[in-house]
Parts: sequence; structure tokens; C-alpha cells
Amino acid sequence: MNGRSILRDVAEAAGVSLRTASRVLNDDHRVAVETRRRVQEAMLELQFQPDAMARSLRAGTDATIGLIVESVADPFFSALIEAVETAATTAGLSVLVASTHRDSAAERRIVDRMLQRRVAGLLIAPTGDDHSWLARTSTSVVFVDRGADGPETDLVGIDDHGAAATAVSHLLSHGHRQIGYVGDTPAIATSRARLAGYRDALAGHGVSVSSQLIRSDCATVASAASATAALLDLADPPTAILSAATRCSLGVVPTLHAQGRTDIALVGFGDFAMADTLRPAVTVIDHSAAEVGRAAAARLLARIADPALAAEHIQLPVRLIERGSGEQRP
Amino acid sequence: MNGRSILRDVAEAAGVSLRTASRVLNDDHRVAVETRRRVQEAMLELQFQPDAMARSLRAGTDATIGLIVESVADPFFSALIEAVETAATTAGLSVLVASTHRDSAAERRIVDRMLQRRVAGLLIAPTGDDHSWLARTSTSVVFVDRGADGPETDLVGIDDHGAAATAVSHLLSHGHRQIGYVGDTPAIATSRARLAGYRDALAGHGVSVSSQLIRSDCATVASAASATAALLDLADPPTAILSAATRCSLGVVPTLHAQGRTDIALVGFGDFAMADTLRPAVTVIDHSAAEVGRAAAARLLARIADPALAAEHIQLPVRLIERGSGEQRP
DNA sequence: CGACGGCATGCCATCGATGGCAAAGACCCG
DNA sequence: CGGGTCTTTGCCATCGATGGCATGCCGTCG
Repeated sequence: MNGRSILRDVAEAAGVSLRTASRVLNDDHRVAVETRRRVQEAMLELQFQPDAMARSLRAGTDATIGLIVESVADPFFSALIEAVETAATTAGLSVLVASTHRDSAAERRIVDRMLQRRVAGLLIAPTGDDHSWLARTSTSVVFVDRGADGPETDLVGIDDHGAAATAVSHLLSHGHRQIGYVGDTPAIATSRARLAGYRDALAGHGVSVSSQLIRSDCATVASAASATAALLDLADPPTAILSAATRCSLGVVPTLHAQGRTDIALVGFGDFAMADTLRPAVTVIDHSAAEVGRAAAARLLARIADPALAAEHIQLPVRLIERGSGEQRP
Repeated sequence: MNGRSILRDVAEAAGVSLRTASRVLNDDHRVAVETRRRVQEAMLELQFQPDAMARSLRAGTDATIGLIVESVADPFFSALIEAVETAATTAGLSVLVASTHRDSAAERRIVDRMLQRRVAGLLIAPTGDDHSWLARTSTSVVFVDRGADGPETDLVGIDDHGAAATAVSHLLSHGHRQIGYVGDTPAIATSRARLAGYRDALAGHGVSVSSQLIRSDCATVASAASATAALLDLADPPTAILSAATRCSLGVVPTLHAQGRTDIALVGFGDFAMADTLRPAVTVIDHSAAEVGRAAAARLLARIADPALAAEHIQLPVRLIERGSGEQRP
């Protein structure tokens, strides 16, 4: 039916040059009132829509930010995405999402593809440790949730070490000494920090750390479930458990319920649906994904506006929500 | 440090024309072996990455699909997004996401923006009823979850009417006659179909429908919670409830638990975390978001490949997962 | 030895918009 | 009335890659 109309058509219809039509489109003030009116009329008439590709090519950058996470479906990341998307839309930018599924080769491919698209900026919760591509691009990048160890790039996340330590101290103060740890692999910076927080809190209270109680190999709900079952089977089982990721909690909690061992104290990292409806309701460390997303997006927008900004590590506060499970005594 | 290199640089470095370098880039067979080698060497040397914008401009379409949903953070949609993203990535396409938050003006803006970007295709779970823009574009569009009432466009979703009827029949067969309905607004086609399925199943079994038992105004978790409380307060309260959306279940279930009324039979639309850990575990109709996403993406890719395809409505099967809550008798 | 076919390569235009510069017209002032 | 300034408008080149057509070179065959 309609071939879409281009700016040239508008210009011809209005009897002006392409350049003048372009000026009207961009609200350039140096256009006579009458001319502007004619051009605008023609634009409406022809239902003109500017071509974003052409603009991007000319501008050298695309009005889009790339968001790379581990999994789009993960509750933490999906909440984060929503916050980022809201901020981006407000700023007139679109959002490209992609999941790495912890495959660092896939991550590299995704990063390359986004850079080829000349995204205005990149938000990334990295999987791999190889961030050498950073040196090869001038695109604005902000790490989110976890990231480069070095201080040369922006990072927006939470105080994982402190949060884990807080959780452990909470359990210690309720009389626990045998505290199990169910968490994700230390290959992920975030998990590493949480495990360190766990260890340091125990050590700080003079409690010895038993490696039997530490299961830091739970990348999936299923592995967290079986790790929990294994902890319960120990000769000297834990009286409390720190679940160091929401994903882990989704395995730990059902296992405790299935085995009728809800007497075991539990603090989970990350809030989740129904956490306060279960009996006992689950005490969690809430690290608001939306807050992290908002802050990361704000930081990225600032960096896009001024690429010369000094790198910064932003840590958002977390809060312990006492609901019952974490306040049980041995 | 490095300004990125462009194809012209590669051509110069290899001592060939731009056109030849372009041929190598596109695996055109009409290039001498030796020349190809030189050009490829130059590409590696200069770390050449083709500019996606320029290609898109030339091609007239962008290697991207747009995905427009109500909320990126909604569990149903986030699972759907992940499936779509996986399929798209496999096909070499990127994914732009956006949330409408049920604002049809926002939806229009988002659609316009995506069309301006010349996305290769659009997947949309529409909020508004005005799909007149469809006529004005030649972009491939597939509706997902809900959509145009007419048969002129593709729609991938589930049999909402049948699924709701199944759930109601299930409750009826367990002796319930007072069945409450907590669902979203009938303004959404999906909700409308579910409510109709509820009514038709009741009518089909000769049970009269009481409008007091129907709360179809629950767009949020909080409103579902208060609607549930109101149902319980009725002079003639329901002995069973059909929660017609996952979001609603997240309000219904905590309310039943908080009021100690877990004796009320419940069937929920959409599975959710911890549904089988709660006591009683929650019987649900599982409509796999991932399945819907996969099918919708496959359909869109097919349509992009062949825009002349006849429109089709695809309904994916659902299954009733009996866990206990829906099998309780009055 | 000349004509012709096929392969490899190159030049130019093009996608749609915008930046730089110049020109044309209006207007003012001396 | 001429020269200068300001406003409005237009032409051309450009962003980076690819399509169409032309050209040059080689071999082959009559």
C-alpha cells in the first residue's frame, strides 16, 4: 500500500529543499515560520517517520543501550531489566537484551554484536573474567551486580561481603554455631564476595569454619536442593543455613519443607515470591534489583553524557527482613 | 585509543578496492584465493568489525526483532522473553524489549519507535485495542498471548477459554458449587476469554453464576489480595476459588494463608515458585511461557522469511497440575 | 591472430539523514 | 544608493557498506 515516505518526499511536497525539511525535523530555529508550517503539514500529510537507521549511521551511534545478563528469566535480573528499561525509555533510548547463560564465549559474541551496532552504552553483569575488549572500545560501559575487579570501570551493585556477614552475624546472635552455606560458584565475583563474608563473619566471632558445611557449587535450583539434602545428612549437620542466592533459596526451601526440617534456621539472599507466606516465613537479605537497575541506568546515562567521568564503584544498601525462619534457635 | 577501522582501511591495507573487500566480507565467491587471503589478513590486523548501522541502512531492515509486553518483570513475560531471545540469537537477530505497563499511549509510542528502527519483526502482547497501525506497515508482526480479535494476523497463545473451563470443571467435580473468580480486567482479551470459560463451564454444569463471586478487577497483587478478603467476608462465601492469573495467585494465596482459610479449594492460572512447597501445595494450570515464546518466535521468523504466509492462530496446550489445593472438598 | 567468454576487480550511485559552507534575499545605516 | 549584517535557504559531501554495471585480463577456439 504505502511505501513509507522519506524526508525528500516531504521536502518536495512542501516545495523546499531536503536540508530545510531536515531543519524543521530537528527544530532548528533558523527556519521561517511560514516555511516550517508548510513542512510540518507535509509531514503529517505523508505520515512521515524519520528512519532511525539513517540517523544512527550519520550520528555514529545508536539511540540504544545494550543490557547483558546471565538470564533474562531470573527474577533478580528481570526486575533489574525493568528498571533499566524504564530509565532508558524516559531518556529516549531503546534497550537490547541478551542472556549469556554463563557462557563466556557467548558473552563475547554478544558484546561484539552490540558494539557493532554502536550502542550508546552497555550495561553488563559479566560472566567471564576477560574484559580486555574494554580497552578496544570507546563505548560507555557500566558493570552491574558484579564485574571487573579493577577500579578502572564503573560498577553498580551491593555490598555482597557485608551483606553475607550481616546474615551470618544474625544467625550467630541467635545461638547458631553450625551454619551451613549453600551458594553459587566462587567463579562469579558476587558469589566469591558472599562466601568471603560468610567466612570472615564466622572467623570474626571466633567460630571455626568447617569446609563440610560449605556448598559453593550450586548454580541451579536442583543442585541447591541436593546440596541441602546432603548437608542434612551430615554426621554433624548444620542448625542454620545461609542460602547465598535467590536461585539457591528456591532449592533449599522446598527441600527443608519436604524433609520436615523447617526447624533449621534459614536466611536467604534475595527476596522471593511467597517468602512471607511459607511457615515459617523466610528471613531474607533484600537487595532490591530495581534499585540496582535504576542506579546502574542512571550511571550509564551520566557516562554517556560525559565519557570522561572517573570510574566509580557504587554499593547500594541491603536490608535484613526478619520473618521468622532466621530467628529460630538451635 | 583506536578509532575503529572501517572497510576502506582494510581495502587500502590489502591494496584492493573497497568493493573487493566488501566481497570478501560477504563470502562472495568471485574473489581470487590470494586476494581473499590478503584481505582477511588485513581484517584481522586492523581488528575490523563491520558497522551494523550501515548495513541496516543499506539493507533497509535491521537484524533485530522488537518484543513488546506488559511488563518485563512479570514472571510469565520474563520466561517468554528468554525463550524469544534464545530463538532470535540462534537466528542471528538481536532483541529489543519494552514494557507498556498497560498504557496504550505508551504502546503506540513504542510501536512507532520500533518501526522507525525498521525492526525485522515485531512480537507484541497488545494492551490497546487499536491495531490500525498494522495496516500502515509492512513489518512482520506476530501477536503473542493475546491480540487482535480478527483473524487477519498471527496469534500465538493458549486456549484461555478452555483452560479456565477445565479448571472450573475440576473444582465442580470435587463437589464445589460456590466457586469464586479472581481475575484481571476483561479489557484484556486473555482475561475476557478466561472469564467466559468460567461462566460457560458453570452454566454447562447447570450451576448458576453469582456475580458476587466474580472479581474481575484485579490488575495487581494487592487488589487480588483485597478481593480475596472481600470474597471470604461474603454472607455466602465461596468454597473454592479460581485465580485467573499468576499475578492474582500471588495475592490470593497469601491472603488465604493469612486468614487461616487454606481449606478453601484453589486452582491458579500459571505456575509459580514455591507453589508445590506451600501447604496445601497449589494446584495450577500451567501454561508454559517458554513454549509460547518459542512458538511465537518460530512463527515470527517464518513470517520474516516469507511475509506472504497466511495468518494463523496457534493455541498451545495447557495442563492441570494437581497438587492438593484444588482437590479439597467443600 | 583476432574475437569471444569468463573471471577478477573497480568505479559510481545508493540507502536516509545531517553538517559545513555558500548564496540569496531582506533590512539597516550612513 | 552602496556596503554590511542578519536571516533564510540550498548544494554538496558524508556516515559505512553494498548493488549494478563496466573494465581489464586471461585463456581458448576458430
